[in-house]
Amino acid sequence: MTREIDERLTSKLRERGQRVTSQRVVIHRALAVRDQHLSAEQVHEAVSDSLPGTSLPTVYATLELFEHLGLVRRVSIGSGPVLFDSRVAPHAHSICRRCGLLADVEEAVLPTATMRAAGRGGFRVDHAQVIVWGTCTACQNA
Amino acid sequence: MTREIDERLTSKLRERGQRVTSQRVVIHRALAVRDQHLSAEQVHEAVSDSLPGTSLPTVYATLELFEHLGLVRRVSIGSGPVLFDSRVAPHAHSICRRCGLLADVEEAVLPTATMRAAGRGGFRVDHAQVIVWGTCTACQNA
DNA sequence: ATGACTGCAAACTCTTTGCACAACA
DNA sequence: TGTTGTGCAAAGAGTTTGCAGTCAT
Repeated sequence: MTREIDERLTSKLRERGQRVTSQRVVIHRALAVRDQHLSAEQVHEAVSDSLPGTSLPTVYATLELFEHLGLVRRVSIGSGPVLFDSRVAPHAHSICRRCGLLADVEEAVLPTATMRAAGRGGFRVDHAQVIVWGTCTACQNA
Repeated sequence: MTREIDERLTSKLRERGQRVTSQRVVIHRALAVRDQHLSAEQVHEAVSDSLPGTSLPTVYATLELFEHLGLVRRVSIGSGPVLFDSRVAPHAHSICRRCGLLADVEEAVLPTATMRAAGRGGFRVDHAQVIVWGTCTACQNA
């Protein structure tokens, strides 16, 4: 249920002395339910059903906050809007150059060798992002 | 010298029946000489020394063309302008969350497991991009 | 000569900012 | 009640587009 989802957000916010507003709750639910890669605009639309009047700047501010709270990750695909991914566990993405389809790569593993190499250079790694570019199945048959 | 660099561009353009313009040559040289991660704006500045009057839209169009020719790769870091990398051989990048420093990760290897996993799903991979997020050495000491 | 390419200006998309009002704690 | 958070409007950054003129072939 949404009860557990709300709990998670509420406790994270309280920990940091930040307020639990209806906008934050609704945006968090929208992300959790969809479990997809959404642009700020798409989050805004999704949220407007349950809480009309929510503004786009608030969506942006909230998504940035959620990123700091570790609830979403930013995925930048180099053109068009940044996408927000509520699946925060490490996983890779594939992007089709033809149609732009972004998909999760299942059973993908972390680039540990690269992370170690960066660490050896004195860099403290907190996240690794892998994007695989190419052509999706549908576009190969077209 | 720049002779070989120009050769490479010229042949690639001729192959595809595209014209060899002074703008394209100069932009290609600027990228090759610097061998860094440059924004379109930075390329524009660099080029303005040797070929004043070159326009920003032309820089954008040329960088896009070069991407198709396999001469540069786009690196999107999620905020600020897209960067163009003339080092096209596979390598990973590290980005500092604090200062934004983007650096090459030397001795990095390809995420072959991920590429295979994507391939198993029917996706035809042509490039894998690895970005490691964290804190650079300088920012750790600050 | 002719069509690809360029420069200019303007438009466009995405995101952030400033400020007055609202509402959580 | 005191801030933190929100909505609105506007500005800002980065990139793309339309079109007239230029230049490589």
